[in-house]
Amino acid sequence: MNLFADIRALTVDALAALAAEGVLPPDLDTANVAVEPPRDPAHGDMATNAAMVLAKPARMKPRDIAEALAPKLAADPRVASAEVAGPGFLNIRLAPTVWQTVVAGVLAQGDGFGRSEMGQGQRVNVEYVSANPTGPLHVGHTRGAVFGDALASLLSYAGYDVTREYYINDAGAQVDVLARSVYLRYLEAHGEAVEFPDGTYPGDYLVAVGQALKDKLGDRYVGKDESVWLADIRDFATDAMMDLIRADLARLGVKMDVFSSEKALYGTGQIEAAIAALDAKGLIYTGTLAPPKGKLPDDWEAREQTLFRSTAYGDDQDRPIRKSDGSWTYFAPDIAYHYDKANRGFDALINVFGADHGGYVKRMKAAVAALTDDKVPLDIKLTQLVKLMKDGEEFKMSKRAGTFVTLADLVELVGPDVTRFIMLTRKNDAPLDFDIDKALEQSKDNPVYYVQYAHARVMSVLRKAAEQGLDVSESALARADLTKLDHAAEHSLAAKLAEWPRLVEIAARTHEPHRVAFYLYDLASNFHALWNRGNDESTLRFLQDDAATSLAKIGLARAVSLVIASGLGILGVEPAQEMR
RNA sequence: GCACCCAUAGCUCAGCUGGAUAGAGCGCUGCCCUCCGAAGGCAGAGGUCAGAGGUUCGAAUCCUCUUGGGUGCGCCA
Repeated sequence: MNLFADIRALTVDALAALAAEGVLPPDLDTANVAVEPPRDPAHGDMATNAAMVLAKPARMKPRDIAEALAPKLAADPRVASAEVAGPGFLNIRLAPTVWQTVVAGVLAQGDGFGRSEMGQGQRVNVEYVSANPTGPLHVGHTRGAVFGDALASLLSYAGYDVTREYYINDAGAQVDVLARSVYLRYLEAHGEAVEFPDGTYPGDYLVAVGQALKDKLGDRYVGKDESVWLADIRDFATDAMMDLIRADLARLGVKMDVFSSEKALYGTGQIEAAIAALDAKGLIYTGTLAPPKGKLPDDWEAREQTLFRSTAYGDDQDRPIRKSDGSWTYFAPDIAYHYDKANRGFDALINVFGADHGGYVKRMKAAVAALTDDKVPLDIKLTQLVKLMKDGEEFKMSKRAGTFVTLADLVELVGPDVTRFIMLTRKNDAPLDFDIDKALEQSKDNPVYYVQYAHARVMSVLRKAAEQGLDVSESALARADLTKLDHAAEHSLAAKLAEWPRLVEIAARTHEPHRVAFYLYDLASNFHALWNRGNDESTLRFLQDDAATSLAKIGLARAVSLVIASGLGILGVEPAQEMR
């Protein structure tokens, strides 16, 4: 059920009728005809730009088209009036029964109201977090985790078949560094005094890993050369780090469907196969890159390398895929990994990266475009930095990691719901100042509580009604006589509910879950406004003396709570039953 | 030097496929309330959408250039 889609269909049908009558030329393309909520509510409930969009192809004046279209629309029982305005807008006012139908629709469909068939079951892979397995997740990862998870839920709600995936970079030099760091903690567990030279991880989160290694192996590796223990400890340490990361994700309620390992790609021939696929398209060659313009690195020297011709797909520069010692660069397994994702049959790929990986976007898109012949789109969403604020200044230190505030610290401080919601109150490509004081505040200044409070108020009405002996069960509300909802303020709230399905589709199409958070705030605001009016005008209160009227009004409130619960569900936030 | 992202009210930010007089919260000003329907309510002031050009019936939105900020830039992932 999508009221905007319904009225748009009505408009398109009316245009077809006008064409059949010879008023409009045949075969006009109506793809750009939009039916939208107007900026100014005084303009009515909906507006269409049909007349302006079609003026040129129809070789007619916009106002003439609008004049012809208006009576066709007004003839529909759902339309109370259709008026031409401005340069050729058609402002549509809907009949009161339409709003009652919206409320009835929400009550009947519950969480299904707003679900969309837009995705048509297409398979989408959302890769997010993908932090190196070298330590606990920090605040930057948290934003990526929340964003990716909400985006995945949103797409699922919009009818896509979504896979949530984490790519483990467990093959590079940084896991050797991890292994050496764990080895030092292992020696420490045996009572040796150790120091952490530059290029190792001194964080105390590895103490327990060193101890666990000692518990498992005793003193087998004490005093032994690195060549003896490196591979073994590397595996042990990355497993331990992934356990840590999984536990961190669990604090946020993030659960991946698939963990893919970079290391697992080696020795299987997958990397070779991916590069061979590019080679078969003539995109692999041996050559020398031009030095970067401007200031040269101190150690710059011309060097012949194996390169991927990513410039053929819009990159600024071709990219090396082999190091001079013949081994793969990090880019090669990444190509193989994305080749694998495409080969697993996904119709679309989405990667969520931190903004510091922005320079990596073009080459990755080039690789996927080349490997799939432009058939599988790859969208890369970058999440900008998060700055934690407390007492008006930046909040920096972490007990656990020594430098970065960790995900665990943040969740402990403000809880998972607040963490998630606030991370989504900003567009992904805008930097975010996360104000811890405000996040903890239980007031209307805190958007999380503001939305939660609206839900809790509805729950409170339901409880109170039940105490008064009113049956407010799902089936009772479904039978409510919604024609009792006859006040403009109630219609306006129902109109906001009607926007939900449309908003879901816009947010899903643009891959922007923050729109859900803003919508929920807006809906909550409309609900609170109606509630406040009830203070002055008792006929607008949800509980009335007359049971039938109460039931209708409670039905509206319940519909609001259902949409809030759906939206919060997408964001991964629990709707509150009561505020304390 | 190059690439990507960003620039909207005093502050923090929204702004849909290009659509009407560009919105919200905070802060500010004024009025009301202090009723357990509960962490106040209502109203108002406040804008060269960084700047210049272009496309269009129509531009905060698309294109070009300029300015300012962030990020990245051949064997780190």
